[in-house]
Amino acid sequence: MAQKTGIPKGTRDFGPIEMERRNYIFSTITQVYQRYGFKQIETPAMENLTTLLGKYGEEGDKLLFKILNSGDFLSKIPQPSQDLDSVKMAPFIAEKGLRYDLTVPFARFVVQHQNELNFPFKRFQIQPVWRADRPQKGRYREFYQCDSDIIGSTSLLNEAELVHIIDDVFIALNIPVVIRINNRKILAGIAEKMGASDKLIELTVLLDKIDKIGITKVMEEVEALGLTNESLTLLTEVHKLSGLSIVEKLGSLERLIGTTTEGEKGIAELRELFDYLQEMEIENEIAIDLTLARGLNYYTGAIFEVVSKEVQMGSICGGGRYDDLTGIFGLNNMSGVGISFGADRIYDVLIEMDGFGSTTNQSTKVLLINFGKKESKIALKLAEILRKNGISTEVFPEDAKLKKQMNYADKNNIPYVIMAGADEIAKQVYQLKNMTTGEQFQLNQNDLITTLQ
RNA sequence: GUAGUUGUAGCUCAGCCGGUUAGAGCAUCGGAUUGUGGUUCCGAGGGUCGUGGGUUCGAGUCCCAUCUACUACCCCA
Repeated sequence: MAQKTGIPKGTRDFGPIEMERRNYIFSTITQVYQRYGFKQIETPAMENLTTLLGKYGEEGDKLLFKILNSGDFLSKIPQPSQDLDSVKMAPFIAEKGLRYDLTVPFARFVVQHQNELNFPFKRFQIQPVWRADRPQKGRYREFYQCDSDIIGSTSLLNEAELVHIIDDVFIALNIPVVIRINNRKILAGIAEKMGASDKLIELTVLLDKIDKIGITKVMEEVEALGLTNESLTLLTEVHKLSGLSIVEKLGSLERLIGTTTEGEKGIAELRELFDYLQEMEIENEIAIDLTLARGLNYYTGAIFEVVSKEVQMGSICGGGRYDDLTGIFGLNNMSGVGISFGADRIYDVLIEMDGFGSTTNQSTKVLLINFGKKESKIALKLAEILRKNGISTEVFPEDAKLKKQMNYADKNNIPYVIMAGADEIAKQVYQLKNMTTGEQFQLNQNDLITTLQ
């Protein structure tokens, strides 16, 4: 009985045309990274769960793919297993998981290889990550991230460089974007001003929600959190800033939270970053977005997010600074900052924009027709010579009908076909057919090579 | 985790109020054309109508469950 084919939810196969397009994205990003001196690394698809758990918040832990232990994994579950639910049982039956992003494995890598690395260390990494999320538009369970990070330097020049890289990549890909920037210290300053530093995450979510659910509902939630009326006032003040320019925003923030220790630092950092950016030629739009709370779990300073101006899609690039990610693994004072391009979403954006142009899917230049055992040996020899001359060549493997062989060349966009049957062999010539014009010439070997080159 | 939409040939989709043998285009294969593709003509193969139950004399069509894909929320690249 034939098995039904299929692949797991949220995963995809990539055919030749898709791969050509994906490789175009990967190589564009790689070229930019290399131009800035980043060095490539790879890490395993799976990590120990202890490395992964607790780094992405409660929600993140749920979205981790866990790998069942090998062997008799059930024997390790403690005997009085009455009150063990799935969550509690998980650590006993799974000790490995698929990586959720590339940043945490990178932090692990840095700690583990700290003596071999030369700091500040600039690395890039292009690999798939997995999330047990519910798939929808632009959301997959297996997708590629293209990360670059600079670790071992607190300089804001790094932030500026990453913004420039983002700009370079999207210029190269011809995708107009908005680069949104925020700073977690500003968010912390707001919370500090409210006397609710411990509720930072809730506050940022609320700030983001004002547009979505309205001020009155947010007010209720503010009360539910046990915050004062002044807090709500501050929140609405901050929300009102959304229409202002960068300079105006910074000025207003100064008045609102400039007196808080964290807020002051955050504003200073943003000012310095924009100071650097002014010296650079950034073509895409840059905006301060105070509702940006990306990855609050380990980000401590700058936060980045990039969205397409033309296509409705989630963020296609994100990142930020993390002061102490390596601290969890025992290495302190190792601040890093990084960004990550979402290759699959960029692919989807380019498809919607019709931004791939005409992908020719042309790799083979010439197909040698197979006329039978004896003739194919001559074709093999010719193929060898052509390939040595840098001409990508295929020999049709079957002694099939000409119609079929020509059809194969046509469908694969192979521009030339060479026929060498009994007649040509006797005359020591080759029949070269141009598949676009339909013209045919009898050529000797040297002329053949020069024509094809 | 919550909600809505969806599923018919390899692909894109028709299929009326439930009615007897489920169709088309594209793709594939063969022929017209024994050494000449992309056009044309002729023909063929290909289906457990997502899966499992139920209602009915009768279900691709109606009901329930389940799975998949899509969409929104949450969260995110």
